Amino acid sequence: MKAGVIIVEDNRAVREDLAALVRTDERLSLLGAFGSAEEALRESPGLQPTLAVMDINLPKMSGIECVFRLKERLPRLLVLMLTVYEDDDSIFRALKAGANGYLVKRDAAEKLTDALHEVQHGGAPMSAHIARQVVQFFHRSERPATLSEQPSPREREILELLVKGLVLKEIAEQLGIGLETVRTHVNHIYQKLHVRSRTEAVVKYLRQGG
Amino acid sequence: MKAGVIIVEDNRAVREDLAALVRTDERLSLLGAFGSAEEALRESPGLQPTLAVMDINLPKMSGIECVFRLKERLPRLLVLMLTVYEDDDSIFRALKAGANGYLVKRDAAEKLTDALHEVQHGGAPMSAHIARQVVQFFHRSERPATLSEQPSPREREILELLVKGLVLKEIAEQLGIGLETVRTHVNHIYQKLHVRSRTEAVVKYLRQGG
DNA sequence: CTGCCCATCCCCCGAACGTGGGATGTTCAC
DNA sequence: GTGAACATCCCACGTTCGGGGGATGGGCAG
Repeated sequence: MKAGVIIVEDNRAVREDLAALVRTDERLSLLGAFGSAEEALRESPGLQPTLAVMDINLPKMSGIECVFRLKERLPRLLVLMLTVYEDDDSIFRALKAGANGYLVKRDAAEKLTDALHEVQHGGAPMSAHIARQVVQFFHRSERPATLSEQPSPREREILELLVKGLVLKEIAEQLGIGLETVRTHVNHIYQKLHVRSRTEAVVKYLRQGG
Repeated sequence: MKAGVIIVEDNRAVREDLAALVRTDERLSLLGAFGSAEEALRESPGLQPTLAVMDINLPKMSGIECVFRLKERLPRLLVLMLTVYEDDDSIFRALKAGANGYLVKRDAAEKLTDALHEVQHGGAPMSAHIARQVVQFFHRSERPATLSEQPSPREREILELLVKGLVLKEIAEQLGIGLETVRTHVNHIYQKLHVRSRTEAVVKYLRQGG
């Protein structure tokens, strides 16, 4: 049983190169090759593809948005993203949209069909540089400094209310203490976290395992 | 120039198999093979290894804890985790501790040396099932509301600067636009995210958008 | 006992922020 | 070509914040 594949890529030459690669692989069956996200969204549901090769940089609707919408109609579709860019913003937005693998274009000629199989069999092929960025997402950046600089329990409590988006007055009411007291605690928090604004404090708290 | 490798694996037979694999690769140089995390921590700093092969399941101190401590002493060390388990808790804890790649043991014989090279050259090799779990971590469950309510590219750009803790004036300077323009963008962001303060916007962005 | 840290309260001030309004030009879809 | 969405700019108002200052009492360690 061959796996049905669609291709979405605006550059015609590249699209045909990709199509040729898919055609030469006997385990794959090319169901369609589209030049735009809109076309892919219109045609794909009837084709019931198993796999999609998706360029990230498309005119009008981006490949990322296209993935998101395709997955709504075809939840079991597996998507391999192709990109020339390696900037992390695109990577993570694509992954969030539901991409199952992520190749840079210069790897495509060599690895496309293998990557498609890997995707189909439960893997998540990524070009080396992409994989590293994904893994690095998890690396904890900062050590929590010295123990004496960690917020006291009361301060941590207030920090959590700040994260919830409460303003000082609301925190004061909720804890049954004075506004000025809250202000003092918050200032102490800033000093301990070495920040100078609520936003920085909240970001730091969320990032290091709060 | 060969890359120095250490191995940490409690099972002697497995350890020697791994050591043999490393020795047969002419681009690698085996500096040490240890049966416990404690031994590795004691001996490694003097060896200045470039790469480490780390079993995740060790007696006493776990491989995850060992990675964390090794990285404190050798921040540039690159670590390839080995495991029999594929449960996601271990995966993510290992990644947070600083692992750069993650193989299941049954892949080791075949892929160990290739994976070590990939790690050394900026990649993050993962067994298929592991990679899939990592990628799936990012998959969004919830719809970010309607498309029209998603921040525009410009707004997202400003949102990211807010996350960095910049104040409006600094954002204006950095982007070369007026303070009031920034204020307008920020207000639009609030409306789209259904929040009423910078803190709420930043939290929402970090938790489900960025 | 004498510090030291914590939690609490209070005041002042200038800067930054959130909200409301209006305005112009571009681009792109219908 | 009309309109919607976007990016840009401007103003005014009241509120909130952040950074100073100082003060009290409790608890715990040296």
